[in-house]
Amino acid sequence: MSTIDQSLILLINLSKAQAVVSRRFDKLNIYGIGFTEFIILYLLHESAEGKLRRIDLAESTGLTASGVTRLLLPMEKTGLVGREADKRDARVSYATLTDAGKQIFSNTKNAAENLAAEILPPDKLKKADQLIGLLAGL
Amino acid sequence: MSTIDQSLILLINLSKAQAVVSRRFDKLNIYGIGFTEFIILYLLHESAEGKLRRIDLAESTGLTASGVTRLLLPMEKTGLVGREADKRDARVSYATLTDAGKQIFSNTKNAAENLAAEILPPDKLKKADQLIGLLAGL
DNA sequence: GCAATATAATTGAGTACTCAAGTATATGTC
DNA sequence: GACATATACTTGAGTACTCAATTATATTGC
Repeated sequence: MSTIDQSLILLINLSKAQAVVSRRFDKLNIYGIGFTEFIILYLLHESAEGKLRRIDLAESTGLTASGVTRLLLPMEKTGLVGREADKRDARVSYATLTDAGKQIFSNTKNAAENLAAEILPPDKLKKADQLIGLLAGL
Repeated sequence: MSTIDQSLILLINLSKAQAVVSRRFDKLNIYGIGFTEFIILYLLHESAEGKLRRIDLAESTGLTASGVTRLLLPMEKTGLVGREADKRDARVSYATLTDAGKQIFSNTKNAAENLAAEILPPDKLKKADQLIGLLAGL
């Protein structure tokens, strides 16, 4: 018998789940990137022009602007991500997906999907579309 | 149209959601504790004898043993948590919930529940018992 | 045009954790 | 009992982030 609300229990479980998932995804390191880097590559890959403003990456990942800056620096150094100014807004700096970045994303994608399927077997997702919607809405 | 599996998308969303939640729960700081500390107090409060082995706390929170040690140290210093040896196993050190800890948990609980309800309105949880199960199983 | 306010990105410093190594103890097998 | 292996916890060092402050630029309202 629990003494706190379901919402809170769910968020507590969420916190623990994320820690577990994060550790499991450390395996991506063999491809030279971590989970967060993989997410960045995915987001850039999915974007309309293979580029996104840093502030958009921050929003999509839940990181702060500062966190994105720090995450992108080594990725720029290793050539996975480029940088592009915006013609109309001097404040903006785009992160762009390089060919090397596409390659790494490609190489890594299957491993990431396999990991995800281990953690969340697809049959368990039948009724979890709500979960996706719920989490995506946060 | 996404180019990766649903499982992976869900885990990416999970990661972002946790970051957002974590930041929202920073508000608990006015009670002198953070979200993780709150979780510890909750787990101890729910335990049969108001005490848990550190390794159990690590398992339940998703932290490492080392993380638990570091988290509990300031909590012991402020008196929220005590420490107790095990009569039969000299390796074990229990974390115990002190009266001060109970008080803080009590004081904080409503705030935490309100925050959780803001983030996850209870009506959105109708079919979410599965979600809880899914996350708890990780 | 100007000032107030908002936005985007970066940097310095701090925080909350993990990993790896180490110590002490328990367990299982011979 | 001896030894190999496993378990629980702690500590040193490193990692991945956040917050706060700053700079530059854009937007809004007068």
